[in-house]
Amino acid sequence: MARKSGSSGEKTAIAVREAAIRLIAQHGFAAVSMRQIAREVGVQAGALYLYTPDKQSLLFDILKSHMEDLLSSWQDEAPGSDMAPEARLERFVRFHIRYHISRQDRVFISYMELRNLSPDNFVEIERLRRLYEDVLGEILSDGAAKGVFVMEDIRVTTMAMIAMLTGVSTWFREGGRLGPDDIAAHYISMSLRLAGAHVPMLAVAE
Amino acid sequence: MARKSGSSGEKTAIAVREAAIRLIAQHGFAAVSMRQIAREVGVQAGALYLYTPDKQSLLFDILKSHMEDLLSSWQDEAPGSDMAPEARLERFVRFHIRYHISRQDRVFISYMELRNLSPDNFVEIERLRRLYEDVLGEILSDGAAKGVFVMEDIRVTTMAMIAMLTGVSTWFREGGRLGPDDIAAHYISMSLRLAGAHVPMLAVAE
DNA sequence: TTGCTTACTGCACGAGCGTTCAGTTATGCT
DNA sequence: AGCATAACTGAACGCTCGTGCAGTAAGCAA
Repeated sequence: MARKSGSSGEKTAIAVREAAIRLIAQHGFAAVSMRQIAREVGVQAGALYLYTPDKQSLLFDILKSHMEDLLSSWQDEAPGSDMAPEARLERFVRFHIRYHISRQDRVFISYMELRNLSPDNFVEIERLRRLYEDVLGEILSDGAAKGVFVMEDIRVTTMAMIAMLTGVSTWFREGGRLGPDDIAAHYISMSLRLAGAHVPMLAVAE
Repeated sequence: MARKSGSSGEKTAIAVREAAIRLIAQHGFAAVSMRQIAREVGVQAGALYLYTPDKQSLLFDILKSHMEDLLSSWQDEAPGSDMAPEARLERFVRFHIRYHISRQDRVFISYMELRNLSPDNFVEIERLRRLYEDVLGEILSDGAAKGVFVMEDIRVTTMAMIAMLTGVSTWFREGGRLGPDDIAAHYISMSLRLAGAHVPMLAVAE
C-alpha cells in the first residue's frame, strides 16, 4: 500500500539522494562507498537498498533527474522562437548560469561521472545532454540565419559556448567578489560577443 | 648503480605510465586497479611497485609532469611581452588548442582527477595550474591596459576563456569534420571576440 | 663459472567492497 | 489491543582492493 507523502520513508529517500550527491561531488562516484553514504544518512548500508536497486542506479537516477529537471526548467521559461535571437540568447545564458550556480553539485557530477555509467545509461544521458545543447545550437542557428549573429562555425561555437558557460560551476564560490546576477550579466555580454552579435558592450574610447 | 638508458626497466617504467594514463582517462582513477594497469603492461601487480611507491604517487606524477610540460612547452614558444596583445593571444590560443588536442588523455585526467589527489599534492597541482591561468590573465590584462581588448571583468573573462579553450578536449575526435588547425583558427577568432578585440572577423553584410 | 644486480613472480595479508537477507523494532490502522 | 506492514539492523557472502615480500630467473662483469 502506498504511504502518505511526508512519511519517514520518503524523507530518508531524499536524504539518501542528497548525501549521495554531496559525497559523489566531493570524492567521485567510484571513490564513495555505500557504507559512507549510509553513515552520512544515519542508517546501515543495507537500508540503502530500500531506496535503490544498486549503486549504479543511484548514479543514473541522479544524472537523469538532473537532466530532465534542467530541460523542463528551461521549457518553463523558454522564449518563443519569434523573439529576437539576441534576446533569446540572453534568456538562455541567464537561465544557464543561474541554474548552474544554484545546483553546483548536480552539475559537477553530471559531467564528471559520465564514464561511470553503464553503456545503456550513458546513451540515455547523452541523449538528454544533446537535447539541451541543441537548445543553444538552435538559437545560434536562428541568429545566423537572420544575420544578427556572425560565426565561422555554428557547431564549434555551440560547443565552445556551452563549455564556457558550464565552466562557471568549477570556479564559482558563494560569497565571492561577484554575485550570481553580476556573473550572469558578464556571461551574457561574453556570449553575445562570442556569437558575433553587433552589440557594443561598452562605450569604448578610440 | 645507474643503468644505461634504453634498458628494459626504463621501457617498463614508461609503459606503466602510459597504461595508467590510458586507463585512468577511460575509467577514472578510483575505478582503475593496480592489477588492471599491471595486466595492460603485461606484468604482475607487485612489479608496479618498482616504478612507483604507491597508487597516489602514480597519479600525482602524471599530473605534475603534465603541468610542468605544459608550462615549459609554453615557455619555449611564448612571445615577448613587447608583442601586440592580439598577436600574443593568438599565439597562446593556438598553442593551447594544439597541445590539448594532441594530449587529450593527460589533459582530461588533469582536470578530472584533482579531487583524488591527497591534500598536499592537490595544493602543488593547483599552484601550477594557477601559473598557467596567469599566462592568459596577463595577456588579457596587457591588452586591456593598452586599450586593444575591452572586457567588463578580466578575471571572469580569463576563467571563461580557459574553460572554453580546454573544453575542446571533451568533444574533439580524430578524423572528424575539422582538423586541429581549423579548430585552432576558429578558437583564435572566438577568443579575440571574447576579449573584445576590435578585429572584424568576417566581412559582414550590414 | 661465480657472483652481483635488476626485473619480476606468486602468494599472502588485512581491509573494504556491493549486496543479500533473516530477524527486529516502529508506526499507524482497525 | 492486536495486527499488518514499513523501516531498519547486523551479520554474512564472495570478491577485489592496495601493498609487502620471499623467492627466482636473466643479464652481465670479472
